[in-house]
Amino acid sequence: MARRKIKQELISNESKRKVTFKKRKGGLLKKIDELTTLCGVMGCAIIYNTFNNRPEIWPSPPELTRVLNRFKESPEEERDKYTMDQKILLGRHISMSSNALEREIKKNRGLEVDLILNEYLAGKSMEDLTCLEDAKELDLLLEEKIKLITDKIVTMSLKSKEVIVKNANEK
Amino acid sequence: MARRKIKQELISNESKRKVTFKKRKGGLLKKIDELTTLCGVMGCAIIYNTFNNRPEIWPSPPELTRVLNRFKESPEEERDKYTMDQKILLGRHISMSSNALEREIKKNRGLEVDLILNEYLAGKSMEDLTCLEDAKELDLLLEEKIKLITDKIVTMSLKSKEVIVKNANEK
DNA sequence: CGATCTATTTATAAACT
DNA sequence: TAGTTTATAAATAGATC
Repeated sequence: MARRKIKQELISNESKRKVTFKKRKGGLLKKIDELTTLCGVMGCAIIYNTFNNRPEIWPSPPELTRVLNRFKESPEEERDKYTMDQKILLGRHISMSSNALEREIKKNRGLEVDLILNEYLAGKSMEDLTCLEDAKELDLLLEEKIKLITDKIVTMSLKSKEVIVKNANEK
Repeated sequence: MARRKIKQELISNESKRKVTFKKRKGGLLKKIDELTTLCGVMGCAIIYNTFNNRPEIWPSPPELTRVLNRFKESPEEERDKYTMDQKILLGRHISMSSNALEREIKKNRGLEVDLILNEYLAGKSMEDLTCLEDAKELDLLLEEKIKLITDKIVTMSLKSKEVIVKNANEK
């Protein structure tokens, strides 16, 4: 949107694509920052870079911090509405998540989007857990993560196109 | 940005805030859509609404679908670079994720952002798993999820402000 | 590459319906 | 409360350094 209008399709020229990615990445971050500030909501963006590079991501912790602090400073009554005993709910919650069965159910239901995000989060955890080790080891882990995620993408795209589309249309 | 420039701070008037949220939510979605299309990357946004309403989110499955399909249609050689045997990596990966110890480590390292996102994802899975049950039950589960997430936010904001800030600054 | 500079295109705040 | 309009603020494509 500037000197010339551009078609909404993959930019073929790689250098132009990189420039556009960088510019728009910044713009998007700013937009999220403004939205969370102006409207008092928590938000984050997760963007995978091209498959030839390591994924670039922004969980945007600054925004989360700001909103958490705002909530902390809100009147007690407002908070108290949401702080009742959660034991039973937690029990049900735990029983239904983070197990192999649920994973299979999600797979069969075409919830690949969930799996991708979980993969990313697991990967990020690994990265953070190893941040104190030496750089070589960290680089190796990063490379491995990228392969892991990409492999999953390939597998899914080959096997589950229809389910993904179905899932997307329902949202 | 229009008839008048507005301050970058929480909009006090609730109706104005809601209008702005809706408009900017749409704008943000469009921006993500354009970025993923133009630059060939996967992306999604997760936005929690105010604490008085249920969270609004966009994992933007359409974008994911498009990028997955684009990758599927890419030349074989390009794909093959990323599809080598992942067994060893998977082994290491699994050993390090989805267990109570890692959760405690993450907590102690101030990775609250991870915990929030995992909570969201777990919640979303529950929602999808129950989508075939009756509406009353689904509503109940949704309410529970909101309480669960909000409770976690309260706990974190009361106990971990400093760690979160530290974590945010490092990113 | 990365930073700057504009001509344009977009996004959007406020007003209005 | 949800669209539509419009004047203005922002974002950004292409050029240049």
